[in-house]
Amino acid sequence: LSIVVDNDFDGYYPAVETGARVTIRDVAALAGVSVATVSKVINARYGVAAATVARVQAVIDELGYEASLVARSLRNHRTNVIGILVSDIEPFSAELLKGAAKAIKGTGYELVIYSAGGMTGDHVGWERRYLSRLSGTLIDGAILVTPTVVGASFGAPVVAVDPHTGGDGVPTVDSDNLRGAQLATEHLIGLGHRRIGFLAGRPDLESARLRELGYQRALSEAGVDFDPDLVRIGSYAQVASQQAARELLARSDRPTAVFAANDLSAITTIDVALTLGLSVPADLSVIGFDNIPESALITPALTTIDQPLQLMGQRAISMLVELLRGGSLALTHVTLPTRLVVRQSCAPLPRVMIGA
Amino acid sequence: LSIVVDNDFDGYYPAVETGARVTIRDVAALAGVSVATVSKVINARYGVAAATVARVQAVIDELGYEASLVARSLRNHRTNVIGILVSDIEPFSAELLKGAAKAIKGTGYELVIYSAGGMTGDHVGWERRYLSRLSGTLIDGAILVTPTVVGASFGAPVVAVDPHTGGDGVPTVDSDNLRGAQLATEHLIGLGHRRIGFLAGRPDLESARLRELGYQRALSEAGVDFDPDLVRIGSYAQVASQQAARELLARSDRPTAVFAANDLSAITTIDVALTLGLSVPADLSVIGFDNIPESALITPALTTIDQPLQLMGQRAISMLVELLRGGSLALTHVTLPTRLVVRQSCAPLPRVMIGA
DNA sequence: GTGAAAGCGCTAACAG
DNA sequence: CTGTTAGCGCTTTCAC
Repeated sequence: LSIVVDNDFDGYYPAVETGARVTIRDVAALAGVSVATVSKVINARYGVAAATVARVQAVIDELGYEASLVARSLRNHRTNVIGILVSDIEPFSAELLKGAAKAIKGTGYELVIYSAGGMTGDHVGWERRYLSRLSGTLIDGAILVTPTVVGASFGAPVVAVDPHTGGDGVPTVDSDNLRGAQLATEHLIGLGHRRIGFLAGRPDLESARLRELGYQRALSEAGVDFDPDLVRIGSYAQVASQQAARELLARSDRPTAVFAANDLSAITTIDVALTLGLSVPADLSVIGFDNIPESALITPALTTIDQPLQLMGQRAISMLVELLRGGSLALTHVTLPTRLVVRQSCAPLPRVMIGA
Repeated sequence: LSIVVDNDFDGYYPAVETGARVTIRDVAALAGVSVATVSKVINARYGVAAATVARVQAVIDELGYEASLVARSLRNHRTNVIGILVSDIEPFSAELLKGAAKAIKGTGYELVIYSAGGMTGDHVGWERRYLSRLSGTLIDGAILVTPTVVGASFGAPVVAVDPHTGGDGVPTVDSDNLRGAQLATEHLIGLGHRRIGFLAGRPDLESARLRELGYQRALSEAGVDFDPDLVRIGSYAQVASQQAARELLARSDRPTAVFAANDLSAITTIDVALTLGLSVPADLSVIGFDNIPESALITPALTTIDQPLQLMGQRAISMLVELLRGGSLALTHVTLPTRLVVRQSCAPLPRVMIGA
């Protein structure tokens, strides 16, 4: 069985062919020593003869042996790996991951991302279950992305990003959702819009609550009456948003603008508008929230509120690393600023319609 | 740099966790049964009295117990988790991950992504080492993203995405790099360009080799002489590309267009061009390869070759799942089509310069 | 129906 | 210097 290997290798990879994993015992047997000795060699412990080290190392190289992370972490309590638990990998979490990966370099930690595969809808508290399965073994600490339940004690250092609740006692990273939502709504108001629909997020998320609050506050500060009929729940998700957007746009007195609580639902809203024969932004202005890369890819490019997602991932990592090093956090709740990103999906309300 | 902070915390965060992991023994003790019985309850084995099941289950719920994935996978050989091994999480791999996450739904498998944290530059064959550490335990099979060494036998089912070599014997997913590179080069030629620079990828990657070949082939088919002086190695990376782009653009007889082997180096090229006072696309046309979301975000938006990254991730998952189910693959090498995406970074060569 | 015991791959005492 | 032993958390015979 031939294996193509890079340059400086001129031998064969033997023994692995059957598919059996090479274990420390295989190495020990072939080197004619005990497993303990092999372990010492692997971990560079003192008290092994140079000749023995060389012989064992030769066998290790020959077999391409690498200690099982799992077995090792069952024994040791420390693994030097940080876990990031996400319910799914979509644009939002993917951006966080990019930032986290950037921040982890040079820390000596490695990254394991565990995705529940989107199968979290039915079970609240998925992050607790997954953390239970991993912590203590495999990971030294974890970052929880949009966890629904943030308990105080998880048995391992934990940092939450954009959690459900305010995050009682758990170090948290989020962005200024309230201000961002105000910015979005003010932008629409500034363009002359008065009938502004709101596609709300998942009611159980703190971020969703704050975005709705920001919407209402901006309305009231501008002296615009809040009309509960203009609010629908999109749950940050595509399917729910589709239905909600349809309800909002099908009515005769439809809003002239919609603030969608995240980019995904904003994009869906634009889709629905087009389906209904409405032109965006001529007939309907749409603004989102998140500024995921995809928001710039659609036509018209989405005007939205930027959340510094990569930075949030970076900050979460540095907080967790600090915790793992036994330090204490100067700040247990970091809120990063949001800002308006103007693109093409919002237009001024035509004068003839103002006050109509 | 204004960071909004909400510091309502006035104590220390405990560095050492008090809440130790709850193990199967804690459950057993509290329920007054043996660990074996608890195990049977967890795994829904027959031979446990209904009353006992209820009592144990109550304790499990109360304690929030969840079996350690690590301990379990050390015992069982099957874990129902698929691993994706990436050297780093950047736009390219992030897109693949999105596709993989999409495809994994409904398969019953969960996803673990292992990132080497970019610390792979020094060690060739990182994927072999990481696979060794994980396979057999923790994961049932793996997807290797741009592995440098693709051995025939890894001890676990493996699918490679965009590997170094053609991938001897290992099921592989990639895209049509040759055709894509031809499309890119032909596009520039069609715009009137003749002096077309090429910022090559990592020389050890098959994809890079094919893209260079496509570039040369398109040139030759159009009757344009190939000038080795117009080729620099960007290694798909930012730092290397910066240097290479500078060399290419600083010369007096600089190319009027550059085909960069991936979007990252194309974006870097545009940066360098701007630094040198060149306007893109007026003074220099730039085309990339990959179509990562970021390519549409820059100004000018990047004209590029689309690689269906998410789809590649999906296909890799479905191939691996098929393998894990004991099936055999209809195709062991899937090549997905590439296509030209025209945006703003390429312009026709001004007539006055043609033939200059 | 239930529990004692062995062992997955590994490391850390402790003997020899 | 090296090997023997115990045990991390869990599952699985196999007695009772």
